[in-house]
Amino acid sequence: MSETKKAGYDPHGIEERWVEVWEQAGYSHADEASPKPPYAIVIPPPNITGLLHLGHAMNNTLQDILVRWRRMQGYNAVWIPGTDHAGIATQNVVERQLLEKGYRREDLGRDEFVKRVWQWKEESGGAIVRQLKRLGASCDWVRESFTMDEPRQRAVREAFVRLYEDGLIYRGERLINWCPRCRTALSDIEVEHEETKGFLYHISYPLADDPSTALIVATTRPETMLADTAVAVHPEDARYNRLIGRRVKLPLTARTIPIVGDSILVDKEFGTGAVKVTPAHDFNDFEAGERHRLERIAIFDEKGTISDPAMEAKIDPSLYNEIAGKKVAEAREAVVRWLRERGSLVKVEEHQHALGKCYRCKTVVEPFLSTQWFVKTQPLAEPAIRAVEEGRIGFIPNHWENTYFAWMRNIRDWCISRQLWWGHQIPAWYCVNCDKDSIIRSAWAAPGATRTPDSKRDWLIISNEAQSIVALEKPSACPRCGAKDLIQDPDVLDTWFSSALWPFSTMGWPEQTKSLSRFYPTSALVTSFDIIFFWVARMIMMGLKFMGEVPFRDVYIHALVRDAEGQKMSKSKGNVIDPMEVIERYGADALRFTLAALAAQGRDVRLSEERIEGYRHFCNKLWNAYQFLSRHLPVLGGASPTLGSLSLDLADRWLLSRLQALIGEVTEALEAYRFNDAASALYQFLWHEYCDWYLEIVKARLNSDARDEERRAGVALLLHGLDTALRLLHPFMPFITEEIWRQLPHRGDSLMVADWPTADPACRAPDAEVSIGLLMELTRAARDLRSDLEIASNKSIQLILRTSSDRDDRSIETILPYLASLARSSGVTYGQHLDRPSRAAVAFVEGIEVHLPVDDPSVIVSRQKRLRRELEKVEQELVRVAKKLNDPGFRLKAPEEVVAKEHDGHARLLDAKAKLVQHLERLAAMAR
RNA sequence: GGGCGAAUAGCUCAGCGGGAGAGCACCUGCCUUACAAGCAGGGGGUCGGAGGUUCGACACCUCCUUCGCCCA
Repeated sequence: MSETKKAGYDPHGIEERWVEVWEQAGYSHADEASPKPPYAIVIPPPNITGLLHLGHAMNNTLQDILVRWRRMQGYNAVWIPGTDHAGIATQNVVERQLLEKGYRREDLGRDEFVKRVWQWKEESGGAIVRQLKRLGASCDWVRESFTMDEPRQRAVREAFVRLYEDGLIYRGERLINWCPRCRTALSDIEVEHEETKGFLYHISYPLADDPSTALIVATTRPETMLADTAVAVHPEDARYNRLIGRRVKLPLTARTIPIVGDSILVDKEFGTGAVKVTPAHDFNDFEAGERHRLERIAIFDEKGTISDPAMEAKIDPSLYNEIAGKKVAEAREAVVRWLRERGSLVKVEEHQHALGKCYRCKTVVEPFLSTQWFVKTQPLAEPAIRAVEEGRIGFIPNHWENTYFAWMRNIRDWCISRQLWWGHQIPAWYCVNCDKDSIIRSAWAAPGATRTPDSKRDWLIISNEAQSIVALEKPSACPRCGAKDLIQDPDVLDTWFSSALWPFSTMGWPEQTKSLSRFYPTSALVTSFDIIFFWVARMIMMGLKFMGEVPFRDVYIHALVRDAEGQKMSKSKGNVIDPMEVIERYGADALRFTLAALAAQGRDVRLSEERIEGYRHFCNKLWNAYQFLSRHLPVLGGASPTLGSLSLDLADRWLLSRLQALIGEVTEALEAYRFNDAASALYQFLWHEYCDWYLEIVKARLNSDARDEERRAGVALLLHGLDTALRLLHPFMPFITEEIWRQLPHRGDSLMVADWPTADPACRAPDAEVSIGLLMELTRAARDLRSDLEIASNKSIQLILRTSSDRDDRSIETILPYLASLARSSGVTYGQHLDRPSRAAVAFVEGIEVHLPVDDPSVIVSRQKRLRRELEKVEQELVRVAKKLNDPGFRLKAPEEVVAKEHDGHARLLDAKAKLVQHLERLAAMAR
């Protein structure tokens, strides 16, 4: 090793190398046969179309910290990795690729398209897994799963069939959320509501039998009036209730519609108090329609355009010609114009309302009437609520339980069918013979229709009346008529349906595997709050249903990562920090440590590059401490002595004592998922206690003419301290810790599988902590004087310590050599009866006067300002403490130790004050 | 409209009944042979506002203001 200056720690190459070494060694593989206690985490499977973003980096860093820590603690720790097939997202990606070549998926047909998606998955879907490895994720890669691989397909079919047989899955005609761009149904929670500026249109609906009187309805969606089938008023609204039962003429159409009284739908205060009712295009209206048995008229098709409504709606033919095939916005414009021209538009006012948008593509969703598959959620939700209520599952932080409960207690049935090609096709078949009337092939597409599997042009609609044959495999014949011509339901399942099974499907369910009996329920789930409904709640429901046991014990909810300005990172804003770039620039260790240090913040963390840079400096600091140690390792003569064989002095015992504290702090912090506390305890210890103080103390020993055994103890303790800290730090910064650890004398193959330190109470040394505490204060005082007097730090100083007790003297005796070295003093004298030097700057530490003699009296006088400020502070404190002690309530009611502490403090302050006053007087005399 | 959360040093945030803290930034002095990606020293906050509980409140309660999110 050369003595020339080094460039510092460079993670490049080192980190990549360890990724490979670890994977080849298989340290992260967990064997079911192991007798160790299990610790299991399943990864929130990232979307195969995605690349690693900082959210993933945060999520997986925290999981890796937990898994590495537990593995070192001796658990049979398994972290099961995998990816998600992400129905809509993946289909979109491949469709876009096809479009570039001028194809649509319909041109290929379903089978061919799905084949292409698989191809794409094989070629491009692995990127995120490689990125996870680069981050250092110590997953059990042998167990890697994919939500659509063969074992997971089996699990999905099994779950579907069992839920169906238990009456928890049904097919039915309902109003669902439809994304006209993705052309599929969505579940309620896949719709994001966004406050939007719009207008409230007041439209006049004349009474059918008395056109001179009209009802004014207020609506935000005037175009849907063509599909109105009633007008509702509040039954207790004196303005209108006499009209209930009569009919109005629907403008622009040939229809008349009834006036109904509905206290649920109508808010008397809102708008005009009269509401148009469009059951086929609005959720509230749909329910009102059920209550009043209203007709449902649909005027949009699957693309969200006005389609073929003329017959049903009986609208004005020339209006129909104008709007047929038009999107909602254009249709609205036309309808409003027509209304205005005919004097039916009374008023338009600005209005804020929530608009539902597709969470994948942000297109405005339309409520559509169609036949879909649903999970009946209430029976599943009840035990899932109890599991959390009874503490069998705990959320951390706890307040997320509220969010969970709020949703679960008002849960609605889950629409699980999607009109996509990429996904788990629903295991339900229809008999072409029995249900020929219900299976419609049509050139016209209604919402819910899917392209037929065998034709590229026609749409397949399987109406609500068709009898589904639900089975694990395609039945050979219709159980009713024996016909062999069966077609499978063309829909696929919501991707979240397969994710809901993830904690046990990844372990081989429905087979009764060893993995399941060993690792289920898993120990912890680490995720962010935005998928509590999508994923966490559904896993709990499915886990309880199929395994009879919760899927995990702890749910740790971490924050979302935002940019330094608090903005959500998005490509369009251009504020995305790419974690791979960060890793390239600062190293994965620095990124991981940063994320851990920020993890405890509220709902979002603001990530700035400066912070990451700061922790890269920390890596460098650690590296340099190692450089120092390695240079002096020869002192040990190639052996690593046991602690018991060394003669330890005060500082050595202090380090050991601090180490015990650190072990406790880090371990307890991790147990409580307080990643930031663990990280800052490590940072504080390594940088400040280990490097700033202990290493400097040992340096003094090495440079002096200390005995060999003192040197040996120092280096051995440096080694022991670093070894222990590296173990504790490894879960956070796996790469640099492994790199250093393997170069130090060590036992075992890898730090990854080394033992987690346990605190030894016998190593606590309160006396050493007090003494080294005094050493630190005296050192600081001396350095402060030096700095104040502008004495260059390479110039040696004299120190005179005037003590006030034998105890002081004894304390100082033990730390004297260290003080001399740390304060760069060529001579320290101490004692109770020393004369005060005639010219010196003075500081006060615990009743000890620290004198720094100087020649130039002017600099001494300049200390006055500083000391006066100190006196001021002491006096303020004194007032505060005295007030407290004079308060009878305090003396009576406060705990004894608190009162004693204040008394003690009061005495110290008085002493400090007296010394300061006395000294200021002397200074004043000197200045004269 | 209902709910959740946040407001603490210039910035980002910990703390959450008895001493206001960290990192970064800032100022001063140092290339002191592990480290200038560093060392040493220093300045800086009536803890959003108003009430209340308490011997004691940055912390607990109520209300208000501002901001963020979720649900309807």
